Amino acid sequence: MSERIIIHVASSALAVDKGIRLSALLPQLKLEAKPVLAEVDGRVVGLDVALDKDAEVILLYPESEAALDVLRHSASHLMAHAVLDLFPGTQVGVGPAVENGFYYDFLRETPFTTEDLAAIEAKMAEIAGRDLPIERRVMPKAEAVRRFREMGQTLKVELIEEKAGEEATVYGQGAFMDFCRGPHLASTGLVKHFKLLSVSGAYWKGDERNQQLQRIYGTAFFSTEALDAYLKLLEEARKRDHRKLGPELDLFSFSDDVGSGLTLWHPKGARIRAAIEQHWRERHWAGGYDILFTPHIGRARLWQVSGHLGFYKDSMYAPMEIDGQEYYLKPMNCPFHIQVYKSRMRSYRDLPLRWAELGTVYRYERSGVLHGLLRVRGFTQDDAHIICTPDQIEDEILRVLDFSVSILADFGFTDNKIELSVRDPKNPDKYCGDDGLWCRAEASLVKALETRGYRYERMEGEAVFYGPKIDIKIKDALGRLWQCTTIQFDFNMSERFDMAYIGEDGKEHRPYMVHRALLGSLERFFGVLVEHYNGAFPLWLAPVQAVVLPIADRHDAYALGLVDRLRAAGLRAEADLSREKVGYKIRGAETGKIPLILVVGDKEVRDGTASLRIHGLGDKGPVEIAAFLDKAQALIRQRSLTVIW
RNA sequence: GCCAGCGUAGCUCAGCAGGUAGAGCGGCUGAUUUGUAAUCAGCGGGUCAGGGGUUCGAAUCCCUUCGCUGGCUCCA
Repeated sequence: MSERIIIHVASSALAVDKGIRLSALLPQLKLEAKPVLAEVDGRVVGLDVALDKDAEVILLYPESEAALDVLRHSASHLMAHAVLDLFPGTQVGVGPAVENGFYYDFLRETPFTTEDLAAIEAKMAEIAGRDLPIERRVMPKAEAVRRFREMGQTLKVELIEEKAGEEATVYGQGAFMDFCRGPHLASTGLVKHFKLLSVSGAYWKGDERNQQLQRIYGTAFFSTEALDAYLKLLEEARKRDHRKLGPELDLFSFSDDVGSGLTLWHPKGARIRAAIEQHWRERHWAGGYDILFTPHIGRARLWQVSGHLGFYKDSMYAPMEIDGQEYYLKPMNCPFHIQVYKSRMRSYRDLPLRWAELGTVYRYERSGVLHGLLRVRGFTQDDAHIICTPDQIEDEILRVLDFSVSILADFGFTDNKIELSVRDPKNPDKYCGDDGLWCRAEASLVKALETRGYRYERMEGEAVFYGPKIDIKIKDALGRLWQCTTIQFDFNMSERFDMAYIGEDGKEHRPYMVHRALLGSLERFFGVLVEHYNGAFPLWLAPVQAVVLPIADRHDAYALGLVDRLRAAGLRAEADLSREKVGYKIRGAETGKIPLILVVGDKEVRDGTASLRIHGLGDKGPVEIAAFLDKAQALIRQRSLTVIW
C-alpha cells in the first residue's frame, strides 16, 4: 500500500498517494477557471509537479504576475525550439523572461533578418499548435553535459558546468531540450498570444570581452486582448516619441555639424525650458535654497582632488591647455560648490547651506548609448548640495524629500516610485566613510520616508560607495517609469576636499554633504515631458499659450491689438495673419497644440470680444476679453494641467 | 565602443536587374476676403549623409567616415 500525504489546495484538504502529479488532482477540485501553474510551499512550479510530501498548494491563474513570467519564459523556449528547427547548427545562449516580454540569445554566423522573425513566429505557432507537453527532467550533471555536447550546444555546456550542482534540471518539449531551472507551463499549446519584436546584439554573459550573440526580443500574453493592448501601447509610445514630436513642434534639434548628443533648443523649446527654469528658481528661493553659478571648466588639480581623474576620466572630455595648465570640462558640479564652501571659514551657525545650480555639464557617453534628449553628452543638471551638521540631517532630508515630491507634482507627476539604496551588509569594505556616518545617514533617509508614510522599495547593496541614497522615479501618462530625483549622501567629496565647519566646541567638524538632482537633467526631463503630455503642454508651459485668428484681413488690426493686450497681461500670444480660411488656420493651431484659440471676425470686432476655442475641446463661443484674461491668468498661476472653461 | 538595420527636397516617402532624380505635405508668389481641423493656381527646392573605389556610366555595387535606430555595454 502506498504512502498517503495531505495536500491543501483551493480550500480543500486532500489525502492522496505520495508522488501523484498535481495535474491528476485538478479534476476532482471542480474548479471554475483553469489554472496554469501552481505555487507549492512558496515555489512556483508547473502543474505536472510530483507531490511527494504534505504541501500547501496555491493555484496560479493567467492574471497573476508570476504566471505571466512563466508564460514568457516558456515562450522563449518555444522561440528557441523554432529557431533550432529552422536554422540547424545555431547555438542557444540564455533566454529568460524580462519586464514586458522575453528574449533568447543565439550564436549563429548569419544575422537574423526581419523576414526571419516572421518565419520564426510562424514556426512557433506551429509548434504551439502541436501542443507538446513540456516535461521537466532531472539528470546527473555529467549526463546533461554529455547530452548538450552531443547536440553541439557548447554554450549550454559551459552554463551547465558553471551553474548546475550535482544534478541538472532540463526541460524538454518534443525534440527540443534546454538546461533550465524552470518552472514552465504544462505544454506548448498554452503559449498562444505572442509577438517577436526586434533583434539586437548582446554579449555572452553580458561581458563585452566575450563574443557577441544575436538576441531576439518578443512578448507573450495569456489573451489576444492583452497582447493587442501592449502592442497598442508600443504604437502610442512611438507616436509620442519626443524625437519625432520635438522637431515637428519646432522645439529642438540636433545637428551633425555641432555633434551628436548636443542639443539645440529652438525658440519654442526654449520658451518651455525658460518657464520650467523660472518656476524652478522661484520654488528654490521660496524653499530656502540659494542659487549659484559656476564655470564650465576647471583645472586638472580640482579633478585630481575630487578623484574624478582617477575613476571618472573615461567619461570626461579630453583636457584643453590654457597658459600651460590643463583644464577639463566639468562632468559634475560638486567640486565647484565645495570651492564656494571653502572660500571662507564656516561656522555651525552658517549651516545648513542649501545651494542649487542649473549647472551645464559635459560627459563623454559612448556613441551607442545616445538617445534623443534622454541620453545626451551635454546637459543641464538641476543640482543642489545641502551641507549641514549631524543634528540637522534628519530635518534636511525630510525637507528635501518634501520639496522634490512637491515640485514633481507641479508637473503632474504624483504617482512616484521611491527606492532607498543602502549598503550591502556582506561587503562592508567597498564603502568610504565610517560606520557611524552611514548608520546615521541611512536612518535619516528611512525616517524621512516613514514620517511621510511613503511606500518605497529598499534596495539592499544598491548604495554607491560614497553614500546611501533615495531615488524617485516618476510614472508618465503611458505608465512608464523615469528616474529623475536622486538624493545622495556623499562621504567621499567631503573627505577629499577636507570640508569642515567650526562647532560650538570651537573645534573643526566634518559636515554632512547631500547631493541632490531633482528633475535630473533638464534635457531629459523635457524629453519625458514631451512624451508625457504628447506635445500638448499645459497652459503654464505652452510655448504659444494663445493664438488669435482673424477671419478676414479687415480684422487684422483688431487681432494685433488683442495680441498686444494678451502679451501685456503676460501671455505668450501670437496672431495668424495668413490669407487662409479660418478652418485652415484652426487646423494649424490644433496640430500645433496651442491651448487657447481666439477667432475674431465682424461680430467680435463689433462687440469687443473673441470667440474661444480650446485645444482638443472645440468651440466654446464668445468671451469678454477681460474675463478671458482673468481666467487664463488664473489657470497659469495654478499651473493647471487641463484647461477647463 | 560592439552587433544589426537605416541615411533620397524642410517633413513623410517612391525610385535601386547600374543609364545623370519624383510624389504628397510644408515653403514662396498670385488669385480668393473667407465663421471653427486642409480654397484654387503657379513657382522654387536635392553635391541622393561625406569621402574613396569598381564601371563608358553609380542614388543604385564595394570600402570608409559621420549620423540615426534597436539592443548590448556603460551610467563611481
